[in-house]
Amino acid sequence: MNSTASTLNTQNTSTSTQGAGVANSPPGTSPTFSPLYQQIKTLITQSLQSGEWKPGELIPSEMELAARFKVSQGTVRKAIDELSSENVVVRRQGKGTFVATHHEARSQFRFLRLVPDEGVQRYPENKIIEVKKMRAPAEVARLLDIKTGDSVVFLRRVQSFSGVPTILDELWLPGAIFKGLTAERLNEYKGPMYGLFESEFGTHMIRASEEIRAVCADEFVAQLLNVSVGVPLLNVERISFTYGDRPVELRRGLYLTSAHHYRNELS
Amino acid sequence: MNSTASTLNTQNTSTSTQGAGVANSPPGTSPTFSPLYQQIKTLITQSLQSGEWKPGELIPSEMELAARFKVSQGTVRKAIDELSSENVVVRRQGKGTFVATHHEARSQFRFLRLVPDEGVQRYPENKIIEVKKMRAPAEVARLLDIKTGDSVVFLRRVQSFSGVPTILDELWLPGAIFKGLTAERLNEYKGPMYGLFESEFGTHMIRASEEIRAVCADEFVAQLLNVSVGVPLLNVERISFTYGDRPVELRRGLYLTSAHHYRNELS
DNA sequence: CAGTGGTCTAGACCACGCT
DNA sequence: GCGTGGTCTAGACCACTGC
Repeated sequence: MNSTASTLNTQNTSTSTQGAGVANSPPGTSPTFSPLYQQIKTLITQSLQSGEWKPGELIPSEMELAARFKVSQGTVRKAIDELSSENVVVRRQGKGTFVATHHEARSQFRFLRLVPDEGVQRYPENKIIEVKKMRAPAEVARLLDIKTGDSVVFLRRVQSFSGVPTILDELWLPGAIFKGLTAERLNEYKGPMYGLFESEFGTHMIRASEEIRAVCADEFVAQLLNVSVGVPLLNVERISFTYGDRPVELRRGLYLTSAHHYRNELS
Repeated sequence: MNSTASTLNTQNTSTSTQGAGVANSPPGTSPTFSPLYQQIKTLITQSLQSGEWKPGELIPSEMELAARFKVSQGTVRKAIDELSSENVVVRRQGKGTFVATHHEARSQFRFLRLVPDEGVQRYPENKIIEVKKMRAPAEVARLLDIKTGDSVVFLRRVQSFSGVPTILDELWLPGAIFKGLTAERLNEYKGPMYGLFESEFGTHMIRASEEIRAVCADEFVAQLLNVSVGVPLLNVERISFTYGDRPVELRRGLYLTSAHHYRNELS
């Protein structure tokens, strides 16, 4: 709509017909410049963050964006290419470019790397054990980039594959975003919680970071997962991020790996 | 050198001046076509596989390749872009494009995801426990895509961080490629084994696939890692692939995660 | 058929590394 | 100063989708 283009670093001062000319710093002026397509990428990300285009929706065509930002289609293309490779956006030939959403078969298992040793991957059943509001302990606050004592929602659940309890999850969510999250709403929701987070709380996760360790089941855990005390489990600590790399979920999962394994591709 | 271009699918028959025209299948002829840049990518990969350019070496410039393949620089660029994002090749502005190698700081930890809970990551010390030739068991043969009973090299080692045994590795390597691998050569080699594999056996790994489980240390393992029986460990089973997605290494690692964790980025 | 993303080309200029 | 990869443009044609 408005001239978003005015924010660009396009220092196309003197030289020649058309062409790049982005990164030439005028003597003695502002410090850093970045390629045009990076700036476009940032602008698009900001529009996503501000909710101008919501998950699942169609964003303007490359030509439209090129016009809006006053750059060539190729430059917009390169920006979108990167967003696409980061799974922020999905391109569909002949249709357009869509904001990535967790409400899709493609995304069902994006963050769930536990796959069965045999048979096909299917989504587990959910059982909510506990939901409560609490004040963030120092460690949780640090990881979520909020203040100690700030309100957080704590959540515990067990996930089962074909009736076999396999995952015990504990989550901490910033109260500022997730207030109003109840066991009821969680129980009536099917599929990945990230779908609910997106629809009900307007928070879409774009990436996550995990730390994995091996631990043994204590009494409490053993009971919930219906295994013996001492059984080895995968301890997966995850921090999930939304647009702008803001952490918005802390999750600790305990995975039973007697019939499943954590799959990872190194490249 | 020779007209490698003759192998291209360029079906630039009739229409107009220049331009795409790759994926139009002439009525009733060969089945599948792929974009030009994909074909270029395949040709480059074949040259890598054949050893025309070795790890660490400079490959021809984009202009040269464009001339060789009779396509535009942009098309070569897109092919190289993908190879670069797959870590097959490394671009250096002002210098050229180089074949990726494990002999670099950048690549030291590419496949080793175990990082210390505190402090900086440093490369562990190696102790070779055992090296022997054997006949491939059915399971090993299947995973390495060779025949049961084929010769394989089996290798066991312990890796320590600051003197603390942390990783017990068992490896199976195809004898056809790795014959001549001895404990001696392994012991006198510093840094990741992949560096040695590359220099001494001409085999460069481009990607790997891992399956992770939690297990408990048995008596044998406990002794080697200097821990108690029953201590929980990460069991990491890895298959590594070289050019053309050929599996060339099977590795089972047991990771002690009391002072380290396995780090993974989900995106 | 029109509109979208996907491929390809040709040519310009830039930042970088070397000599 | 020259050669390299990196950015940007303009314009062509293609394949796919849906009206």
